[in-house]
Amino acid sequence: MLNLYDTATRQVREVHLREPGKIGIYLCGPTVYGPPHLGHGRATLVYDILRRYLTYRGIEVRLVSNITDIDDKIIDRAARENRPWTDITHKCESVWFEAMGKIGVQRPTDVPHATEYVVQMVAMVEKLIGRNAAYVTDDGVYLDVSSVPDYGLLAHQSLEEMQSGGGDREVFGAANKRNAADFALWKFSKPGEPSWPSPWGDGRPGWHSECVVMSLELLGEGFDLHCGGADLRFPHHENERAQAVALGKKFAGHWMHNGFVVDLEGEKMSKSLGNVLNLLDLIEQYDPRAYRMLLLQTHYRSPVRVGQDNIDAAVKSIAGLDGFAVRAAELGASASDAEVITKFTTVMDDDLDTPQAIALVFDTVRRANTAMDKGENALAASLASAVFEMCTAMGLELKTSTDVDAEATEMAQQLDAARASKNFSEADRLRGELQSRGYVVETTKDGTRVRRA
RNA sequence: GGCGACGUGGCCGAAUGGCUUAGGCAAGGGCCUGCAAAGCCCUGUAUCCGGGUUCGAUUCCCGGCGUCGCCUCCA
Repeated sequence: MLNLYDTATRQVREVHLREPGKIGIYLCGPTVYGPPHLGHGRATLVYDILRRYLTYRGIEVRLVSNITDIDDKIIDRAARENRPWTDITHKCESVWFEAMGKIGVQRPTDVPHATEYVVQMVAMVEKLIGRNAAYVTDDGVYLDVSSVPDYGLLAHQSLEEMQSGGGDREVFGAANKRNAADFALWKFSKPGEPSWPSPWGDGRPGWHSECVVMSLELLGEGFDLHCGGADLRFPHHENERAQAVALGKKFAGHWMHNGFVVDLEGEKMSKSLGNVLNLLDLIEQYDPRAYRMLLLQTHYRSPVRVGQDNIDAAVKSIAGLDGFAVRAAELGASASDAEVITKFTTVMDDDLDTPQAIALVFDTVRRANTAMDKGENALAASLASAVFEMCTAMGLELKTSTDVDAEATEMAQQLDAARASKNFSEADRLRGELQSRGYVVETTKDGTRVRRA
């Protein structure tokens, strides 16, 4: 079964399923106030690969991924642009799912919105106050982190260590809080801001609360796996967990975090540094599969640099696979080579080792090509079938269709005829014409194969 | 100041106490081809520096240098 690195225990260990054959996964989704960037793309692609692989392995996956549609940044932008805040959230959400569709990320099983769970969040905050884990100040309600004994489990630092550090950082809202690490569960609204009623005053929920309420409600206590980018480890995930612990509830059984996207200088792409690259631009300029390929070639926990050179290499490697797919499609159906598939599941089960898996794909492609060259079609077919199976399991779709119009097909036939009659100047002319129309022309002894570049 | 990660061949990027030390992209040579393309075969200068443990370290330990992350909104 699947083994994954668990941030809480700092070791690769088996993902324990509450119910055999079923997994409940919670993935922290976007705050919808701007376009999706490369970091969002990485996270969604990594978990899309995980989801597809688990499904491939016969596990029923319920993937819950939220949309944070109420937040200070949304309110700020609405004020700045003088338009309704819901206008921004609706627009951004549709852009989000459109982009995800383009990079082949399947829609989550459930997409809960923070604004749909305000009543439940208020109820949770009431319970937390009742359990003496939260307190009201003049600007909101805060969780008292000192009431959570193992606070710092994900940060891997004790409360004291965290407080001793920080240098000259300014602690947000320090005047109102009992501990520097206390965080807002409920924020009182200022006039004109969106608000919901609560026993303590009108306001809006704090960011860390929605995921607790939604994950526990949709997936239940002690759900199997909680995912997100490494930047959410602390404070977001730590604080989600703190609330659940303070409520006396069992939270996620396993914590998975993906590494950062870094810029050309190796620095993390971050909104505050302003070095984020838009995911939409990448999709527009390159084969959308290129980003998935780049991520498959990098381990999910390692930082990944997205640059022109990287993406170009990925695009070319995909082109090679597409060429193989067209060639292999002529072989017909076959059962997949069992040895290859066993190797594949072994490396994937080991902390989702996609670099090994994709290397296996390329190795298998080479073996299949060799078999085809030798005319060993049965072997070639079973290897090719394994290639398709592995690619599908990782969400990498190969183009088996050649996308050739009737005219080009006819020109290919004329090309073959010209070659047969040794009219090579005419053959070269036809090939040049096809190439100038954007086709890849492969002349084989069995006839000319034409496909879209 | 506290905690942590990393430093691999032209580039990207895995893995590993020795055994043939991935894979992709790029480069050179060859086979195939009418010529190409595609495919296949072969090749090249790799494990930041200095100590230590060991029969043996790129891999483990210590020190150094360098890069990065978290401790604050962020996938």
